[in-house]
Amino acid sequence: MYNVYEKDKKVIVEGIKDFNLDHIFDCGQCFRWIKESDDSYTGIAFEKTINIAFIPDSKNSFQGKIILTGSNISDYENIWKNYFDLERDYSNIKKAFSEKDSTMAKAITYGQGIRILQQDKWETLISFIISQNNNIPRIKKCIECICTSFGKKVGVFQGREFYSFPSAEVLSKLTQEDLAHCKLGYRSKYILETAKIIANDNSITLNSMGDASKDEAMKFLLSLCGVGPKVANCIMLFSMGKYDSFPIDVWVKRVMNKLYDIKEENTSEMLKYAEKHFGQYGGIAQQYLFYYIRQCEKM
DNA sequence: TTCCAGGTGGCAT
DNA sequence: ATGCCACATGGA
Repeated sequence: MYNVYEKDKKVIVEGIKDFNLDHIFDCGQCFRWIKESDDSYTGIAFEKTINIAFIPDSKNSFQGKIILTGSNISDYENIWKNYFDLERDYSNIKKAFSEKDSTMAKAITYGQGIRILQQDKWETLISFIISQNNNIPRIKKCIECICTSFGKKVGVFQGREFYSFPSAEVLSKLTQEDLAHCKLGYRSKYILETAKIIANDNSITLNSMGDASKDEAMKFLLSLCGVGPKVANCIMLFSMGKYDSFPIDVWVKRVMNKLYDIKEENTSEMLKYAEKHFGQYGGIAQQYLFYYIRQCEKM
């Protein structure tokens, strides 16, 4: 499918389509990637630090090649190929949405290069517990504080140190005082309680949820402290490959009211709409909508 | 000063 | 099952 090769500690992947780093990293699904002055991004996932650059073709700015600096073929195959969801054909998904729904077609033009990342389940769980009633810049600060305080130093890139997200075992042994300087507010209690549950069975149940049905995963996630329907859907979408998950937050309420004239408080109607019109890829549709409304706010 | 942010837990109906 | 409200924190 792709032409992949390794050269000077870089992995180059040619033949990429439907890809844009700003769309991917700025659509609210992840919190730890940093944009460099050359428009590449540096980040850490699954305890590996890399820099990723995208070189578009001259014809189409969403097609081109990826350059992974600080990586190798084996990590590409085991981690990054899935992390960036490179095996999925987003052209077909976008085409199907656009043909059925001219409103969605417009939203898609803003976020054409979005890809749903497959992130670490545990990190995603805690990250989205932190996200509740919070804003994205502050969520990023909270997560970074947890990593630098309790994670392992994994790598250095251009003088910046990168720390891993600490395991459930590590967090489960902390107290609220240990976490106080991360300014998690009332969420620190939720995090410690959830960490104890997850660490208690060595993350076995959480990790098995990737293969479980959406209903089963939802039921387990809702049993955790600090996880409600919105957070559970984010975890299923951004770390478990359950693409029909449809997280509804204040922004999605806003955009669905604006574009589809559904009352902001009527989330059940929004879910119904998503299921009917976007089906198995509802979560991807949701990301186009989320990115679209937030871009509109900025303009 | 008040309002808001990728909401949820707890409690009262 | 549904409706309220408190909850920490910092930026606008």
